[in-house]
Amino acid sequence: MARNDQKRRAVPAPTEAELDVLRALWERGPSTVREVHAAVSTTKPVGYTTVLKQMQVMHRKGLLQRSERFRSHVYETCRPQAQTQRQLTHALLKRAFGGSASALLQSALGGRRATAQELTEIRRLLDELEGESR
Amino acid sequence: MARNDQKRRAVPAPTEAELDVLRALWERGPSTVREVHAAVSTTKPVGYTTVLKQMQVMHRKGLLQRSERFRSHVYETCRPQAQTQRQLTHALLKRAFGGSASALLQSALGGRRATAQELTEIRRLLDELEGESR
DNA sequence: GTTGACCTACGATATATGTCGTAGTAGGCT
DNA sequence: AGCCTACTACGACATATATCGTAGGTCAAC
Repeated sequence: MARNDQKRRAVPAPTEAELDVLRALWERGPSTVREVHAAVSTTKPVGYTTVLKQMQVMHRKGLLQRSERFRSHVYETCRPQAQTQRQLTHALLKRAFGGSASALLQSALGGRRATAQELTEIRRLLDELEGESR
Repeated sequence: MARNDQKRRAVPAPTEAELDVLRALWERGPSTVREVHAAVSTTKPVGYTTVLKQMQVMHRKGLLQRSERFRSHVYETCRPQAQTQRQLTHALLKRAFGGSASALLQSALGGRRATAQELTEIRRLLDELEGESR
């Protein structure tokens, strides 16, 4: 009852293993099960049919769409990467940080060597945000 | 197999419902089940024994510790709030953003009206980080 | 036209999560 | 002493997740 307050389709947030699949698709673009399996396999040992089943479930849930261009199905994400990322981030923001973005950032950067380049990048982002909202 | 690469205790990351309990404990400090149940109930309708069971499971997992000061047990978090938040944030960072903190921030702020106050707060944070790392 | 390679579909299983109902226990009040 | 109340413990159950094994279909090559 916590999520699913999306506007229309009520697409559920992806689970851990589903995120691995999504990451592969984000990087590669539309791909077959075999390709995704190859990508995911580099991270963790997992059977082909496991990934297949996962992607079928994701298709049923509305996380993936597919077409049969060749013999095998070609899968593709339904929602843009940024949207899914926002969904996950906002869930975390709300549930673990009481909505405080600065607390989240602190957590993201704390205890970790953030590159100077990344900090610069973040500053640029802030400038943009301030610029457009005033 | 994805998490639990902590150093010693291998404390699992809290789940959704467990986070609700943790939030209550973070806010209130050590509390009884009844108190936590009252706090969580304001958010979602849930039975008393449900929360009790959840907290017992969390105790078994090592997420909570407890004492019997009065008739009822008094529960308390095992790890500091910031540490749990970092655990969750880093998991998300790694799984959904390929480790890019700026992408995470963008996601956290994007599509949302960030208050000017919050932006200022974030800048202050950046100043601190840059100051100490150079 | 049979064989083999490659795919998908289906079903099974183990574990985790979320949710309660019920039973048992211990303290305090009368 | 006996009862009431407030807690905890235990067990049950539904659902979701993660993981495969096996069955069945199709295309191409022999």
